[in-house]
Amino acid sequence: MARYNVKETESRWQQRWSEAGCFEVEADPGKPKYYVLEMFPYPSGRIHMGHVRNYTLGDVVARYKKAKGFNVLHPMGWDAFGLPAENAAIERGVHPAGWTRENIEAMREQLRGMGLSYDWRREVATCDPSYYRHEQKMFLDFLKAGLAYRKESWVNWDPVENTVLANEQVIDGRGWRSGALVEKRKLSQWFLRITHYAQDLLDALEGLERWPDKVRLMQHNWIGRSEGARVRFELVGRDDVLEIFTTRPDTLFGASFCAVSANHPLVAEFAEKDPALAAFVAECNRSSTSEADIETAEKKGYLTPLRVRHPFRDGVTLPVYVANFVLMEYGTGAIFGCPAHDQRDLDFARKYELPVIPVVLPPKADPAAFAVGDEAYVGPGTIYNSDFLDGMEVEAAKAAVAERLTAIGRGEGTITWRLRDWGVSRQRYWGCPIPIIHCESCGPVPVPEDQLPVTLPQDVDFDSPGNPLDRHPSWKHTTCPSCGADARRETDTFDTFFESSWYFARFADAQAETAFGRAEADYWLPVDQYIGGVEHAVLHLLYSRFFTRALRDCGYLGIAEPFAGLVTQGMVCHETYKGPDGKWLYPSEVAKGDGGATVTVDGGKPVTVGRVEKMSKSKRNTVDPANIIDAYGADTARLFMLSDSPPERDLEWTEAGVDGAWRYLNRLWRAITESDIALPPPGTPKPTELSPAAEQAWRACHKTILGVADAIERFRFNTAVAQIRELTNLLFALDGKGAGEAWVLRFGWETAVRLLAPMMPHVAEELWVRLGHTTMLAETPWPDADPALAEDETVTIAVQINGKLRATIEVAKDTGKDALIEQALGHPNVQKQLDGKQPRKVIAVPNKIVNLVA
RNA sequence: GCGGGCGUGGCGGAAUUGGUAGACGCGCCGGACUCAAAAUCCGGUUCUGGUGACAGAGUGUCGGUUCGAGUCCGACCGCCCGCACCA
Repeated sequence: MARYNVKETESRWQQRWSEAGCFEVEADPGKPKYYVLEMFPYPSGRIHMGHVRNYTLGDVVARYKKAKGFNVLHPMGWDAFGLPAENAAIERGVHPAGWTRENIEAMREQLRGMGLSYDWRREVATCDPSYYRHEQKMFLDFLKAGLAYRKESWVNWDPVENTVLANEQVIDGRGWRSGALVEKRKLSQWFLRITHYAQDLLDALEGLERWPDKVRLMQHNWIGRSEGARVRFELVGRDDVLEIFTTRPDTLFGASFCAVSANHPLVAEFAEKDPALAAFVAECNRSSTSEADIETAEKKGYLTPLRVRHPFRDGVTLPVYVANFVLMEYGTGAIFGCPAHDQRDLDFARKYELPVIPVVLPPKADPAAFAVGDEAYVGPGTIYNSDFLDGMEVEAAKAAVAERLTAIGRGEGTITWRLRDWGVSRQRYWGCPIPIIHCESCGPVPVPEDQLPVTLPQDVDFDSPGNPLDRHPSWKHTTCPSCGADARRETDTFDTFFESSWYFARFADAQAETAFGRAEADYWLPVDQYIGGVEHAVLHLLYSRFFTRALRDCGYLGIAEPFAGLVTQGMVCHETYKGPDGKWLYPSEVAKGDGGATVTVDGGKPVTVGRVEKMSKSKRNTVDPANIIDAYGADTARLFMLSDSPPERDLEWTEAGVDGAWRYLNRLWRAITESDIALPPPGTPKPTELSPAAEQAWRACHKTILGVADAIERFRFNTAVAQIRELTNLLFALDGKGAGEAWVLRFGWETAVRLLAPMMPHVAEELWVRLGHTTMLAETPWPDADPALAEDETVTIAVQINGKLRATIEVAKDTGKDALIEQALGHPNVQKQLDGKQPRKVIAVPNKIVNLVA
């Protein structure tokens, strides 16, 4: 019998599925639907192991749900706008459009080689005007609905490249390519009013029951609702006020300073007259816009000549600092500092020698002795040193302050969100043009809908600094749709999160002339199971949730939540290797030498084996899926991806593990195709007599069918594989001689092959045919199981003495407490351990345990 | 810095969610087949002691709750992810 021919078999079945249109689906209100979606990839040129893992997980679910009778939508597309295409243009002189198109072609072929059950007719590429035209319309609708607006905000500016830099392109305060010191610059940009839905986005998290708790918690914290108060401090010697936001109005009597952001309007005024202040502001503006950098940077302040009056204490004034840790984007861009009860304020106060006045007394502390040292007290307690608040608990004091502030017109209680509106403007070429025209007299005017889409010009160059759209000789010149005067197109493009915020809806009706048909969207949405990396836990998922609400309110959709179920997969990792010269080596460049040591393939030089880390080009610890699929086939790669780790955890790719998967596939192949045991024809009724081994295997089949289904439903694919291996281990051991064994072998192999079909679809189809079937497994329902047969008749009960295992007893299922205790006490080892003594207490739990307390 | 997660044999992991820790696999050891090797097949494999039945220890560390803790609570240590212009 011929060996299993991977390449021929896999491509043949891929072709058959495609020709039969197995995975092409239409909305059918008469059938229950299931929408499986994996996060679509950026077309970087080649698929990587992260993709293989993600798409294998999705494919198992899609094929399984189809076998379970669902009308399964499983689409794939390309998140095709983004920076790497522009970088390729700059570094290699290729056009982003051509580069992207070629990458898509190459990656589509790779995905096809994995045998994924996509409805390819629904493929979309977001850089295609037939896709992005719809989001231009959406943006205009958002504008009408008041969900989009324009305001100034700060960006990282590279003065040499004349371009805005992403945080990741700023390395140690310098542009990654130019090396120039990066500055902050204020630009007028478009924003989407995600904060309009802040409360709803927060509240609705509770209803997302099939989302991981950790993702819901991360979103909860990201939205960051905080109740507090605005306080308007009168500025000494001026008519205006300084408005601050605080979450701790109860500590107002402990205030010893105010601090404002370097970009606060008040600061500009003083910086003009004070070169040192101007220098400090400039320094702040040179630092990163990233929150992580701001928070970890040394806290610095600059004392202004301004002072503010304390709202409750006549004659008391506080100094005003400019501080590098106060964000203009949060609250009012100004704070008051209470060093005794906030660590950052305390550090600041110690540095600038400001008073530290405790106003919250910890429970049971002595007011005369309590003092704050290097650690601020942030716990609960009773207010003191605080006039009318004295004796109140923290929460009551917060309310009392808000009330008093309102009464004297100096502030009020308020809610602030950490969540900021979503800035969608990007000063880049390779993105969706923002459909706006700027007119000197009319201001920003929407492009009329009949002139959509606004398409990107093809003839651009990346040779000189700045945004190619802005530099283009003619593209931006147009006339005002409103007054007809000469006008200028918006040259910014959308953030690429814009495209990914609604693609799941486009897939419901990918060929539609509109964004998508309402009936199609109503049928398919929401996505029943969404699968992708944890790195998207906050931004992409939150933006999509926002977008769905905004689309609902603009009449596109009837739902608020796009993803009913979510699984976030872990990363694919690999060992790292360094050669004698200290340079990183690819796994393909090293091998196990004679003594078991790791050496270079080329020359046998010693290799240092490093830690297991996320696969990355920089550490060269990547394995190209193309090589694996070429050598072992897609089924083996898929099986290994599923069997070694649960999806949400990191997966370590090992050559040995892949070999193991490969050996299993071949073992199964040989057992079915090369066996001497003649199996009865398909459909032969079960014989009445079964040998004990046959009976056991038969029952195991039923148990495994239920167990594997349960494991797949719960995303425990590794245990699903383990259960199938247990079953096949039983089958490998049958010699076919006992009564009914040949029949059980047929039943067992058919069961195993059907259970494996979602995971290793090609070899499963091929074995199904070898077992004498003419149907396709892709169209075959999930096997039926008899729950009664899956139940064991006896259970093993652990017998403990003082919590230590001393014996096990085998009893009939559901044996009562008294019988359990009697049997346990009768066990020789138990008697030996008890040594004639009576247990003081006996705990017996049927089907589980007996614990004797001696 | 803030937020989130993870930690179990030599390794990846399993454990019906408070009830026999180590399923399944990898690796290793022993055996069969072979002139030999590879492949394959069979057996063993948490650690310590014991020929053995068994006994002791054991789920990052320390403490707690419980008849019983990998699982619950508190403190700590280590590693990983996110932090708004990477996608």
